[in-house]
Amino acid sequence: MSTVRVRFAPSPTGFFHIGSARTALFNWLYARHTGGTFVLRIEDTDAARNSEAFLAVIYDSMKWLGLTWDEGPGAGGDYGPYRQSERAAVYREYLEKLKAAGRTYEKDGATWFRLEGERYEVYDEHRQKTVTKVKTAPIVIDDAIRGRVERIEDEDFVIVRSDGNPVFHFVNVVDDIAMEITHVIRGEDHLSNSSKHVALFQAFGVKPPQFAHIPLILKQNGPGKMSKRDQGALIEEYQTRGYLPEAVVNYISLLGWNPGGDLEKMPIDDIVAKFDLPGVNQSNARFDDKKMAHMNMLYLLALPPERFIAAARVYFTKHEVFAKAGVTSDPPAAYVDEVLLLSQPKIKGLEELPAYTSYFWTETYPTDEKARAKALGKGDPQARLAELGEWVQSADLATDAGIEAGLKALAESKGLGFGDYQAVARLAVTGLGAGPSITAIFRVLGRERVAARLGRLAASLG
RNA sequence: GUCCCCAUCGUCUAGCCCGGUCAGGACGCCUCCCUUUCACGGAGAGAACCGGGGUUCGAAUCCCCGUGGGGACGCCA
Repeated sequence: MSTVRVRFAPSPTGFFHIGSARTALFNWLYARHTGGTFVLRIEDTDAARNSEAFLAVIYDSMKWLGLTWDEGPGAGGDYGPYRQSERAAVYREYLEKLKAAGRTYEKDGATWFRLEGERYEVYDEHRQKTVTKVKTAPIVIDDAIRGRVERIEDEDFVIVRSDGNPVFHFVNVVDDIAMEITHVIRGEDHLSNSSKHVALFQAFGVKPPQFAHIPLILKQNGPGKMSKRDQGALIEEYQTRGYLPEAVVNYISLLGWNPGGDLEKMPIDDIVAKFDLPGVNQSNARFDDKKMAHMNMLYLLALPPERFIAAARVYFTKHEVFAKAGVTSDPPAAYVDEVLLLSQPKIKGLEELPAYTSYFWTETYPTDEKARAKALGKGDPQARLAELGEWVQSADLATDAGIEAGLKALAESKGLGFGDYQAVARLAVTGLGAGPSITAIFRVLGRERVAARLGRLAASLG
């Protein structure tokens, strides 16, 4: 029996972006769905462009997303080492096989892979030079998503650089053989590489793995595929912005794949259960940050209170929210928790939190001028402020229900409605036009601060 | 330029394989409802089968050609 072995093989030459994450995710999902093995292999054969910092980002982002690997750096496994820079011996061994089979030759100091067939010269317009081509039989790529793809591979290519380092095409195939990879799930941009790779598999006398070329993710604005330089492309960025990893995973799983029903938000176990290669689309998908944000909100809303608080606290620490609000020592934990809980059902993302809660931390919170104009623009705000100021001196602020009853009684006594007090009260105590229920704000802030703020606004109008 | 992949609302997509439903859902946008502001939620509107041929009683669905989009064409991966 052959159990599934898939690999994600990033190259640490740049940050980990949405496209990489989606490829990693699809491999991971397929491994989990089939009960197979997910291998992480680092393709660091380009010494000049690799960096340990990028490598750290890959590990960190994958862990954050929950894409744990069964074999690879830090996880061990029977097919290691899992960094190509440490596998020189393996490549030498396989290179000998190719040499013995007469499939290599030296040119310009490099080792080339020799295709079989009659050679001829032709002028290449794109490269603007004469190149040697080979009359070869078409190569068939058996693709789980696209079916049978036929391509002509008609030029020899370098497999070992003149500096002695083996090239991607070579090490990729060697390692897929050596690590007994059964399914190669990678982006469609590799489709034209796959004919080279199949030629190599054949030269080694090995049956190629099952390919699955997944559609690419296109950038949101403008033409072309998403690259690490595009806005919102980096996984790190979502981590920093306080996105929930499960939301990011759920959203990107929907890029190029769909679960079959109308349900889009689903726990990872359901995605694993439903995911399969034939269900992957053939056409490219455009990234949409609005839908991503919406998915994140759905997850945020559904979070148990203690998990929301934990996530928000991480965000606060990372962004030094209290320090930036001018608070010298952190407010009491219970108070912070209460404020966060008030905010959870109202915000769409954690990044809204600092602005949404600033007035809870300091007396120097900013004022939204539009909200100010609106709240002061109708009725008699000065009178309302005065009435509220008097009311708050003796009102029962213990519970939301009590405060609501008190405010309603006050309004009724003046022949007015709750709404006539709400806007001006909110402006006075928060500086904003939107936020949690005003009754909850009064309760959490407490009599002294509410009274002071009401008084301050009243004074500024006088 | 050559080769490869793809083509349903603005976007992600269901339907296509096994031709026959008002072409369904989601995001966004707009309207209304809920309401203490905002957000959530509820209801609704608007919005698509790229074009042309063919096959067929009948085509989003099968075939061909265009067009459009994407990718590849490195001693990068």
